[in-house]
Amino acid sequence: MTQDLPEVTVRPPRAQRPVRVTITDVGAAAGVSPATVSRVLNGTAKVDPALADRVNSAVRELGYRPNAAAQGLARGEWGTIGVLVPDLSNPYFPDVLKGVSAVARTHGRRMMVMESDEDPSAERELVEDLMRSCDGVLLCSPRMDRTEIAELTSRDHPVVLVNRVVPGLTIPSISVDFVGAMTMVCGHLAQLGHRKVAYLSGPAASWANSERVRAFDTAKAFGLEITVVPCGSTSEHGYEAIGDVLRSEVTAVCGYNDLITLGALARMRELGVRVPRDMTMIGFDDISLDRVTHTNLTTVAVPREELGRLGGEMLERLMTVGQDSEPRYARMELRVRDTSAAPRTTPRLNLPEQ
Amino acid sequence: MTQDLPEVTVRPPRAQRPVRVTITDVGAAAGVSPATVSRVLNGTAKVDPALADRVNSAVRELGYRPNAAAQGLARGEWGTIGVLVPDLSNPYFPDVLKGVSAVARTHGRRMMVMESDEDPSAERELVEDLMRSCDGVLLCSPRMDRTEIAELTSRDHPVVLVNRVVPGLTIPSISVDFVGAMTMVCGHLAQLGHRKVAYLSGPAASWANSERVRAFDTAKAFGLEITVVPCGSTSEHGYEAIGDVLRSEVTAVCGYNDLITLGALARMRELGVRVPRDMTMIGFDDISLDRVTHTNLTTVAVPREELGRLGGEMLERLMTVGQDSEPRYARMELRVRDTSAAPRTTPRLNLPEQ
DNA sequence: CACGGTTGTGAAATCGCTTTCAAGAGCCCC
DNA sequence: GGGGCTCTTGAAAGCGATTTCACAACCGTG
Repeated sequence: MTQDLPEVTVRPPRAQRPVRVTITDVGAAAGVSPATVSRVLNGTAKVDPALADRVNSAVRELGYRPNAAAQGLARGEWGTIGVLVPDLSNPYFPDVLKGVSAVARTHGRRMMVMESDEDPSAERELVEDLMRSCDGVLLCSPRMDRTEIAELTSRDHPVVLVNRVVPGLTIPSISVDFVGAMTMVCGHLAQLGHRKVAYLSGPAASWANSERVRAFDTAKAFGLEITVVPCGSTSEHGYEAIGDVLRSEVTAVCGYNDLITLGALARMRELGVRVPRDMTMIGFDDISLDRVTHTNLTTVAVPREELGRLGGEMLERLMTVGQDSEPRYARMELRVRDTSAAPRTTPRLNLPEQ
Repeated sequence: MTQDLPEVTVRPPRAQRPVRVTITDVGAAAGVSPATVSRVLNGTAKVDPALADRVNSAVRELGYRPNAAAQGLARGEWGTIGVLVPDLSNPYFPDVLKGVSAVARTHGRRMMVMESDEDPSAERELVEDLMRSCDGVLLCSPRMDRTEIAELTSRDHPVVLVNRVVPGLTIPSISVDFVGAMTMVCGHLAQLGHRKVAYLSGPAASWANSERVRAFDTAKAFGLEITVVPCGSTSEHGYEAIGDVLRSEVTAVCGYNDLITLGALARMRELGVRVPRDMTMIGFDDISLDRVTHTNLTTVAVPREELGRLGGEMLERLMTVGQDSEPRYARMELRVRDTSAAPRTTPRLNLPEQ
């Protein structure tokens, strides 16, 4: 096979540019024009089966792989979608990425990922960079402000927001109904008989947090009295913030996310507060560390991977069809497990756990 | 400013292709040739400051952003590096990605991410795809076999292996010294007085696992007797696998990773086995869930983000300088915490925990 | 047998940018 | 004042694909 293609065996001294096999080389080897090679490879037009065979074997022979940049330029699209996330070490986002990645692959696209490191001012430039190298962009939980989002989405470049709805603007977005979910949580607590509840709040700039808080208006109807305690987003934050709460009268705590709640839980265990006997604890996200953490946390399941999938599909529609501006919501589920129970009627004691 | 640029105000009806501002448009607006615009934007040659100003304002005016594909094509490089990971939902890899992303950004490159879903046969095609759209490729814990790796790295395209060394081949790679780390673990156990130890083994195809196992030869010198128990990679695997171990005489268990160990730990708690009193448990990776899990696991810290950083830098060197084939190792650290202790001399009892 | 209609193929234009090359302007120095 | 420099700028040639367009060759039909 190799002997009738002497070019292959001659390996020229590694030049500055790596030796690249182009579509013209393939054409020459197969005795056809580059146009025909393109047609065979993309199946865009009928070609004589005999020619096609020659082309295919030349491709294999030479190890030809089309240059993605050239294709992108000629086709006017890159075959790539971009995703911006605030923080890769937050387990939330890789799960979303996983969903996006799966969708991208089924549509034959590659996935570019950028991380803003939770810095709203960095986001702008990163999105610009994504826009000039991707057919569409997915913005996950963008921290930037309303006006910047409005500005970025007004360019005619497909953009989908994940996990953030900008009120007043109809931007294609996919998110979860946090208000509804938190209302479910409140309903659950009310039903168990809780009255005084603390909420360990998330980052101030977070839309997801303000949505959760919004639900508390409705919660008043359930007869709940909810104290919002500034907290943060990590388990450390929960660990620190819970101290003050314990001195109050609350019988249930819900956290902005599971990490916070688990951090708080760890602290409470240290202090000898029993869960759920002394205190009901509810998380948010369901980051499924149950088996690992030994605590079956009652929490709200955010379908992270599905969020990525839905976002990816919405973006795909936007890129091909062109119209899809209706915000959508992924469904959530309250997972009642071992950390929520009816409040005790007798006052709480600080007993050591064992 | 706009009045002397009438072209801008004329907004043609949105065509099929989005209206793109090209370098020629900018040139026209600034009254210079596209070549000059390019020179201004890239700083590749001296241009008259007055011209440069005109160009810069035209760029701002028109909202020009260079087309990445065209740049890539003209320059012969994409400004992109690719990373292949087996599984995004494994907390290990996002951390590596974080390191890679940071390096990429400092070198002005974008990061493409692909996930193989732990499927060795999918990896091949994904890497091919990465190679034709990235300047360099980072293979994280590739599951494919030796020969395939050899084949892929023999093309003259920069590739760096992360977390896998292929014996007999000198491929640029960055990994951690698993043998050394596991030897440390064994030393720790021996020092505490343990004799019989079980190792919950990782996936069969995993190089990282076989490295860990290799350390056990050395461990014999410490007087340790180590049983290798087939297990897996998730906490569920650990949870399932630990049953048999408990029926044996071992006084310490170390797992292929933290997840396994924590899964096993959860099961042991359910069965009333106390840690570390009845059993010493040691993990691997230090996925820092301590606060969350309420267990301060003794474990080996794998510097995941640094691994990504070092890998990225090695790749960068490979792409620019061209020579860097020496495998390197990142340092690891044994973190002795609350789950390891001297074995009890009296036989273990299966008491309920509380 | 001539003729319109289909079909498959190649030449060439195109995508948007970089970069070489050549030309013109301005400068210094003899 | 003219020859030789340097220095800045524009024209044009790539980069490697796709895609339009035109042209043969071939088909069946009247």
